[in-house]
Amino acid sequence: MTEKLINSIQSIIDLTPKEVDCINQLFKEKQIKKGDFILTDGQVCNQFGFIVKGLIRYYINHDGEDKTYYFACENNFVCNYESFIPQMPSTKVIQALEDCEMLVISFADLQIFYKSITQGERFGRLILEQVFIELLQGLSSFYTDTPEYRYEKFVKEHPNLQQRISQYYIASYVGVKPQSLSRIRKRISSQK
Amino acid sequence: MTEKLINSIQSIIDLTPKEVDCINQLFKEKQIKKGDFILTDGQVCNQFGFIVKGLIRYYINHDGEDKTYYFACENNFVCNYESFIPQMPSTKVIQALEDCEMLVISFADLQIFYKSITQGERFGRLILEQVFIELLQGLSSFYTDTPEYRYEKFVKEHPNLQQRISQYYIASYVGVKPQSLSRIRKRISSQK
DNA sequence: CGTTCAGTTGACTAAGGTCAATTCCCGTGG
DNA sequence: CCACGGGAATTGACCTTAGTCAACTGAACG
Repeated sequence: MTEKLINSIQSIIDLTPKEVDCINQLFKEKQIKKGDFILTDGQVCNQFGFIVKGLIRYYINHDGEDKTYYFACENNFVCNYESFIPQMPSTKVIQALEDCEMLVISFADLQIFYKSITQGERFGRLILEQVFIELLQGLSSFYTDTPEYRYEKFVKEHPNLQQRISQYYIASYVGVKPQSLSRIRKRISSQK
Repeated sequence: MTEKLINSIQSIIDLTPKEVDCINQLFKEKQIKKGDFILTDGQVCNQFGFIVKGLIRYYINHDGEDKTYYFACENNFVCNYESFIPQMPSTKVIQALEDCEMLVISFADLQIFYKSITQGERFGRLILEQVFIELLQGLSSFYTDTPEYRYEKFVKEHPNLQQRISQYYIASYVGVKPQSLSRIRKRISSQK
C-alpha cells in the first residue's frame, strides 16, 4: 500500500531501510468517498496526505460559487500549506471527486518525520517550494491568460484528467460557467 | 538609516543590542531611481530588501503587457521568494515607481543572519508565511473578484497609495485597461 | 418508455477591449 | 502672464465575450 508513497519520496530524497519502516508507521491509510471533504472552509488543515488512488480538487468557496484552482490525482501530495504551516483556519476547500485511497500523516507526526528522517527537513522544504511555485504560477495564469487559453492548456497538460472530470468542474477551473465553456469548446473546434 | 528596519524586525522577533549591530552591518544601503528595476525577468533574485523610502511594484510581463500584482512602500520587505528561495531565474519583475532608498541583504549574508540572530530562523519563517499567504490571497482575488470590487478594495486598503500611483498602474493591478478603469470609476461615482 | 442529469444551444444583457478623438493638467518658454 | 506642448485621463463608437435564463438534446438507467 505504501509502495507508491515510498517511491515518490525516494524520487526526492534518499531513504535507508529503517527510514522506510518509519514512514510506513507514520502514514495512516484513509478512505474518502466521492464528494466528501478532505478539508473545509474554516477548519485547520492538520494532515499532510498522499493520493494512492483517486482524484481531488482544491477550491475557493466565494458567495456560494465554487472556484476550482487545482486538481491532484494518483502519486500527488495533498495539503493546504496556507493553513497547515501556520495551523490557521483554511480559506480553501479540498474535496474528493472520486473515491480516494490516501495515506496521511498528522501535523504532530510530521514533526517526528522531520526528526527521524535524515533528509526529512530537506524533503519538507523541497515539497513546500514546489507547491509554492506551482500554486503561484497556477494562480498567476488566471491573471494573464484568457479562459480559452486556460482550457487549451488544461487539455494539453492533463489529457488523462479531462476524461475523469465533468465539464462543470473544468469550467470552474477555467474560470467560466459551464455554458461558456461549451461555447469555448465549440469555438476552438470550429477554428481547426 | 536602519532605524525603521530594526523597528520592523523587532515587531516580529526580539533582538539584543549585539544583534542590532550585526543587522546594521549585514544590510547595505541602496538607491534606486524611479523606473529602474530591482529584479528583472530571467534574473535570479539574490537580495532580500527593506524599503526605507519609496514605492515599488511587482509585475508579470506577459506578451509585452504588464500585469501588476503587488505594490509595496515604506517599511515593507521586498523579495521574490519564488526566485530567491530556490535561487532560480525569476518569472516576475520588481520595479521602482518612485526614487527608492533601500536596505538590502544578499542571499549569502542572509544565511549569516539566520545563524547569528537567535530568533533569525523564526523571523525568516514568519516573513515567508506572511508573504506566502498574502500573495495567495492577492492572486486568488483575481479569480474570485470583479475588477470593480478589486478597485474598491484597493482604494479602501491603500488610500495613501492611490495618490501616488498613476491610473495606468492601478488599472494593471485591477486587471483591466486604463480606459476601462476610467469607466469603472465613473460607474462607481454615479451609483452614490 | 419515461425520468434524470449533464451538456448544449439560443436570445439577450452586461462589461471589458480596441481605436480614435478629446479634455485635462502641468511645466516650460516666449 | 499667457500660449504652447506633451503626457495622463476621459469619453465615444463599435466589437467580442462571458453571464443569465430558458429550452432543448442525448445518453444512462430503471
